[in-house]
Amino acid sequence: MENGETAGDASRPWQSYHTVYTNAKAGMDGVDKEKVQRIVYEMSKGSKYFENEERKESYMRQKIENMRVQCTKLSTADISHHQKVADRRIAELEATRDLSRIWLHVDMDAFYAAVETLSNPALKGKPMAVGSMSMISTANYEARRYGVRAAMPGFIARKLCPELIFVPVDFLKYTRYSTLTREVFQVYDPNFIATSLDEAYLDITEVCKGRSLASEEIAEELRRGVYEKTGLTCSAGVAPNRLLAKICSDINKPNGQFVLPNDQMAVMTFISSLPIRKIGGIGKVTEHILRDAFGISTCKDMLEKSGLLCALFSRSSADFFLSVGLGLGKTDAPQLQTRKSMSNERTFSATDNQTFLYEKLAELAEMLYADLKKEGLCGKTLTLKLKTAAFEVRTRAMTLQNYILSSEDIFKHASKLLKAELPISIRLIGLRVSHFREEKFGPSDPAQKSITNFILQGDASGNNVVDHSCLESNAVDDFMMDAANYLTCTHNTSDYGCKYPLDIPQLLDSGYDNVVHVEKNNGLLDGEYEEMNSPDSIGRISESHETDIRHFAEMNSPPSCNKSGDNVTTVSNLEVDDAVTSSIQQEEILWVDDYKCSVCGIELPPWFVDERQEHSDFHLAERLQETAESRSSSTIHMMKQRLIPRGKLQNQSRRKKQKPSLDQGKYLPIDIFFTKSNQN
DNA sequence: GGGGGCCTGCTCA
DNA sequence: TTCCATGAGCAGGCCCCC
Repeated sequence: MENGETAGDASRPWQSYHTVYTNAKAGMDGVDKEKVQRIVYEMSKGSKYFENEERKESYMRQKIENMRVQCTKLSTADISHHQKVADRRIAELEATRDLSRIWLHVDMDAFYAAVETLSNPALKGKPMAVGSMSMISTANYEARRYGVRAAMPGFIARKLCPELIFVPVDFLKYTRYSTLTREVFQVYDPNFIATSLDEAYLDITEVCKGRSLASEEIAEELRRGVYEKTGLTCSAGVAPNRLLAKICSDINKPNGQFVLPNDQMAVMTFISSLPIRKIGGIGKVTEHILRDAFGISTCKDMLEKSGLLCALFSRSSADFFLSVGLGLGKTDAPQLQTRKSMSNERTFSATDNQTFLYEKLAELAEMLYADLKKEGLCGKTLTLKLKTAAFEVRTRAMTLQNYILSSEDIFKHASKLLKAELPISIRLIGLRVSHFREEKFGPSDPAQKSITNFILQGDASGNNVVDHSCLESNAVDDFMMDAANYLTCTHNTSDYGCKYPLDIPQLLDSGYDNVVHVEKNNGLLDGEYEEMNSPDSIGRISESHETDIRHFAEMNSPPSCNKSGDNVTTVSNLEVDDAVTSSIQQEEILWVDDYKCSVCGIELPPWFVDERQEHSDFHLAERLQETAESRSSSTIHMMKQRLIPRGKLQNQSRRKKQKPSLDQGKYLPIDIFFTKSNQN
């Protein structure tokens, strides 16, 4: 090992445990780093988290080793070639240097903690952290002297500083103060870029020119303005680009500022001795890789090892590293940032209780949908994130044919993704929606609805029209599934109304005359339930959607609806002969004790409505398959195909090979995320 | 066979 | 006993489709 710190010392194993103390924050200069590392190490040792961190560290070491091996494989000719490439690239990048703009980065000092101290002056001068025993959001400067910092678990912080005071997070309060600071920023740059509640970039070129003031004076005035308006201090950095301005704002923290002149020599001098970890975009892992594989620890080293960087990293990564070495950064006014995804995730005590997991999933689906609705967004890619009890993070995604426009849709698809992972013990579930539609939809856009809602509700005029645009490929399969579900549901009237547990009121408040309020099934009064499930009410659905389903049936053969006006549509309406139907009916699933499947014995509680439905479909498909095999009925075969959930078909044909799980100890990826793709 | 979409895993703030 | 939440981007690899 080139670096003793990385290698560690057998008698001081905490030296190689970098999890918490990865980068000194402002106000932590005098901290006894080794003592902090030892305490953190001892308190973490043996935990699942610790084991996972060790696994990650080991993976990182593997990557570093691979990079080293690749370095040694480079011939003299290779090195010479890549050095030429690097020199040319450096010249090209240098030509893009823009020293015409003046950027200011403003960063509030220990923002959350400072706001809390304003609210409660008794906290002044005492070590305090905003957060909880499980996690700290920020710590004031008194606490930082003990090594307490953001993203540190509270119980470790208390060990480091026993008199530490914990204050719970109050985002509303911080948002109010943030708004006040932004009113000040606005004066200097109406187009300032807020990167978080407590940080912003301002292009002060025009205001400096217009008022004939030096950037230093503007920075002082702005900081004074923020203090007068809020009573909070902030720090500022001024430089020719945003990358440098951000670094500068950290130099004289707290309540200070640093100005880097718009001069190439000044920039190069400033950047040359700067540790790479100070650069935004270079984190713990990149720092270790650059340092341990290439011996790069300062920005100057980036240029000195430019040939190696060009040889072993992709073009974009190498460009980034070389830009850093030159002190280049963004100087333009950025394009209007458009959100690309929206997500929600929750952590809880690790559990494999499936009821709990599905409940969590439903909550998340509701919350995420509410957020999407608030911003008028709808996307078609849904990603499920899971963190296992062993802290392994997995994501599973699916892109749908149609945009997601209801919480039930989110839940329905997320459930499929989750189901594929069960059984599993997890401590976090997250949901993300991405692939947004260009134009936003209104709070209640009836033009697009999920097919399930569509079947139940009809279109905005109260008519029931099959939207042909929604009936392509996969969507058709979805429709077939839902139609089949619908038919089997009505076949068993006691199940009807339980199919869509999460149908939400706003979708039903759009003036549809023929809507049956199935969403109430969870909190339904007995009388209401009976009325809802009465043949009359089912008849209303059957009649009102008869046209759609018949229309659909004409396009797709089975299934079709009974046109006779019978109140209860049965499976016999499918184009399957009576013998098959009766066979299926005989196999109808009973939930023993309202819990256990009578066919296979699997246990599914009554509130797993979709799961139960899918389970019934599975047995139905199974039966149909058996029948089809014995009778060689092409119609039945088609039905059988249709009744296999689309996700399963897709999984078979398209699913990527699964990497062995980390748990199994077989996970040994060798590629680094930004290395060249053609390396061997 | 190659382009490009899709998905996962990972990184960073 | 206890180790976050959220957003964004990218690389790599698989696979569909032209």
